[in-house]
Amino acid sequence: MGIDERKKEILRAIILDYIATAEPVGSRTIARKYGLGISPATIRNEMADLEEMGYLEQPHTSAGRIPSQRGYRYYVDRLMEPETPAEEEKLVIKTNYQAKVKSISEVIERTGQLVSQLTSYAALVSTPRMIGSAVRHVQLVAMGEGKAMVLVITEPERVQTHVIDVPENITGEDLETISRVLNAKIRGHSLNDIRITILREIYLELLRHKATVEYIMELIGDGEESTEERVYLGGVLNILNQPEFRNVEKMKTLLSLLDQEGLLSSLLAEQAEQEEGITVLIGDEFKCDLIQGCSLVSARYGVGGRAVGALAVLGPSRMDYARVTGLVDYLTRNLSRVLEKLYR
Amino acid sequence: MGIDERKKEILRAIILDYIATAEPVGSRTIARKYGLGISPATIRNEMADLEEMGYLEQPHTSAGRIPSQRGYRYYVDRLMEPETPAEEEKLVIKTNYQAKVKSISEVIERTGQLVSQLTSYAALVSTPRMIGSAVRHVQLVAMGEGKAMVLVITEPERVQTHVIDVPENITGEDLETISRVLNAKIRGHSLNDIRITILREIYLELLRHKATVEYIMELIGDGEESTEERVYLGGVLNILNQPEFRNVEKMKTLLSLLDQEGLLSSLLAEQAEQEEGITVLIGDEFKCDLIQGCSLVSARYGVGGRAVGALAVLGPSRMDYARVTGLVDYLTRNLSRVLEKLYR
DNA sequence: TATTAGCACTCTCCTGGAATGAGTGCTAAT
DNA sequence: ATTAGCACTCATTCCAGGAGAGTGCTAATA
Repeated sequence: MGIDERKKEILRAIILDYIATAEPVGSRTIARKYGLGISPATIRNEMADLEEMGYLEQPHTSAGRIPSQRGYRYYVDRLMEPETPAEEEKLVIKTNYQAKVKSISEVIERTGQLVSQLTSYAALVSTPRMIGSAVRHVQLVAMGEGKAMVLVITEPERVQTHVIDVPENITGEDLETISRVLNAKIRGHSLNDIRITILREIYLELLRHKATVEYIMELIGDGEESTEERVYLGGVLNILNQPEFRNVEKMKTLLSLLDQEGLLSSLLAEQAEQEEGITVLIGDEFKCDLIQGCSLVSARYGVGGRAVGALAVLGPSRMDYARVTGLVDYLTRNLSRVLEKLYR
Repeated sequence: MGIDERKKEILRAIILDYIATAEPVGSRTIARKYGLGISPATIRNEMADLEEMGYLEQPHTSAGRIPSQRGYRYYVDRLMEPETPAEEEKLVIKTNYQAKVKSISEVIERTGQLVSQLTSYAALVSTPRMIGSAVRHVQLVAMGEGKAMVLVITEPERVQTHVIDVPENITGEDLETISRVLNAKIRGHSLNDIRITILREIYLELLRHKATVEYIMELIGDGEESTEERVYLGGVLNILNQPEFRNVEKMKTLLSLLDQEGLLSSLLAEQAEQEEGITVLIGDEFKCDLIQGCSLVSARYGVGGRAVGALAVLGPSRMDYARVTGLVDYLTRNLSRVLEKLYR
């Protein structure tokens, strides 16, 4: 038994209605609200078929139908068109991005707020992960008692700080010298370049403090990997207003999920490695099955090969996929553009 | 009608029982569980008195009594002794603080986790606010296109960064010069000193870049006030397990409260300005009345006149005050000590 | 042959009343 | 002053019955 045109229409109608109302939808409703020109009885027959095929479910005998995971999947893959955001929404986004922004994290945060505000679901946005970003400046500052602070400023305006141990007998001037030499050699090169070619030259000039320099170089190199990828999380209150979380237990599992930043960040990291395009994860397609009944719409943003991150919307599986996918698409494009400017 | 010894005993018993069970407590329970040597009937009479005096409340006629705000207040002020933490707990705390810590924020975060873990309520810890902290190093780094980054490192290992506009025609070497002069003059002085005495000297040496230097000095000065006082918030999930939040609405108001970082930070800031000692805020004693039914136990920690912050436990008014106050006291002492070491 | 009207059936949800039980306040006895 | 006893109150639970929504099946219809 195939899924013919009429079945598609009915499936779409059911999903749309369920998305809107969060109530099981019956044959009568479909016949009345969506003018398909067929009677409830016919619709009932089709619904029975769709249920048999696994696209619909029935909470109990005398209730209407609700979409199954598979139903949503089919809808997202075949029935739905991403919806371009309304002009009004576009305007909100535009104005939000026009405001003068100073730091990357500010842009990320704003984006997250925007997403949660516009969707009334939860928003996840990861800070961009830098790739081969050039070093602007290196500075060592004595902190007393055999400690020094290493500052590494990379493009565009990222600052890493580390406190390291140095020989007790090293002087502030020594540190200044090291800084100067390091800067002269390093400045403008990408992190990758540094490790491979320049290391040797620096050693030669700074033989006296070999161990220290070695350590610093390690730190600078590490920066590449360990740019602590923070995740902006917003709109938690929003999503709690969704009827699926009226029940306290559901609410708590969701919250405990959102508490695990590591999990979220790995979810986003996965997306960031994808090619362009929007990914929709529905219900049990997640690796971790804590998120029963939730879906995630995510997309990657990026600045031409120099930094990438991901943006995602987390909501109940009963989510307005058309609207959300459209919005996510529009937003990632804008976000990429704004960042592009920041990186010059 | 005064509150005699026996009434005190009964009030204490009721509060202890209610804290333990979260159920209205009846005369029978008191007579059975707390050997006061008097009959339920007598207790009933006393309870009626206590209710009349405003220390107890009755949810409805045929239920037991629960403590009123005033009841808790009396308990905290007169009936309760802070409880020294159990040896086991002390051990947990000790070992937690013995681990090598690198940054202040790490200590703060750990403390927060500790608090929420040990109390099963929510923990708030503010990052310490520096007072007159000395400047270690100032560095200007060219960012291209008329922008430069100002780095200010203050004691102990705090880094402030600002991106500022500078004249287009300024060179990297100019910035280097400014940095050098600033450093020579500023290093080691507290922020207060700087503004008052040294400003003039610097101007003289750097007449060429007066505007820029002026701006930088302003930024350095601002740092004093604007050290963004972040608040570590932990154990939200903990507190949601308390029976008072079984109801979804209560849960949501609490969460929306905890979402407002500004509010929390002002709550803590108030405490940080207090003298030593533990403050207990019960129910409607809060400025904002969103927190109906909650209490806050807070204390200030500090490093001899150089930095202060506050630590607080937020829980339902039905909170184990004896345990919590004892713990908060113990923890702030330890935290102060650990920070003391970090500041040397 | 596909569609539809009609009808019996199922199941949830709501309502109201009765039973239960915890706890009180009052009165009279100790 | 304390306590035993008793009538009373009120929340909670349980159950039965009715309403309502929706289904599946069968027979009639185009």
